[in-house]
Amino acid sequence: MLSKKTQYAFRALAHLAVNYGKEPVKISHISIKEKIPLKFLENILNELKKEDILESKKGKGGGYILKISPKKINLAKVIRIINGPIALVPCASLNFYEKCTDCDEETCGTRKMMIIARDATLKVLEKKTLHDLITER
Amino acid sequence: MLSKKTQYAFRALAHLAVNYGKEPVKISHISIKEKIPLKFLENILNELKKEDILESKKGKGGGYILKISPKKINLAKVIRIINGPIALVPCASLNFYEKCTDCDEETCGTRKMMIIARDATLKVLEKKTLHDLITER
DNA sequence: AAATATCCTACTAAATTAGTAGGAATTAAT
DNA sequence: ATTAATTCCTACTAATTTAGTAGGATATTT
Repeated sequence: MLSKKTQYAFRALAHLAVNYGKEPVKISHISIKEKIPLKFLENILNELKKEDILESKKGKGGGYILKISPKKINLAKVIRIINGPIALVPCASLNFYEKCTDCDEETCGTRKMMIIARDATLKVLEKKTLHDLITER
Repeated sequence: MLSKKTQYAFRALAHLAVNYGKEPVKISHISIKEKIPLKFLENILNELKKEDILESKKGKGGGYILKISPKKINLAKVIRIINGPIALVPCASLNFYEKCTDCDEETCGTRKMMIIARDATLKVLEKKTLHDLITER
């Protein structure tokens, strides 16, 4: 399951995707409209900025905007930034790989199955973008 | 990510799958061979028994056995029993559905994407079985 | 200089996960 | 019948992660 934080991130990003190409949107505005705790949202947007999903502007008239087109930001990327691995076990993860203790990876059936499952999930999450999130609603 | 508990469950079930059709296997034996804390493993196997994956026998010569063939126990079923939902958000779950607060499901793009992702994952996890877990290793 | 906004560090509270303890119930062998 | 072996049950504790808060520093515009 995705954390609430990740679900907040999707809501905030969908909001920003709708406003893509327009004026920056203030955190406080997103917080109210999307019902996300203000200070928590600050952290989320800041993390997304550090990973080059968002741009920000301080001072009056400031706020956040998407750095690139909603069509170019896929859901897997967002999940990895805010939530962590897509794979169901660490030893099957591409971006957060960790070696298992007590298991030989070359011959581990569980790992093989989890890699197949991960690839199926990824195929969807890497294809779908913020644009899909807003056009489908 | 799957909890450690779920990963222990897979290890224990793989062990029992290898011994399918033979004598019952004691918890203590699985605990040692698979390096799973004994009392924790007790809980896990008991839960699997309650969900009709396993059968048990008490007293001398007792232990656990798979109730049905390893080929008929798919990975999605095990995950749902020990870990919970397969879907990434509650409103996209088949077996653990929960309505979102603050979102209209009919028009929610996120939900639609998460249902597509869930189906892709499920297609793998419902097809792969304990038998695949042990023949692949 | 004042007002407005993001940025940063650190803390607290709540929830979940992981694991333990101790004995009750059942079965098999003697 | 008694003992030994095993699962079963209830409840507790510890560790980790998630969720959210506090307060001020920094940058920008007017």
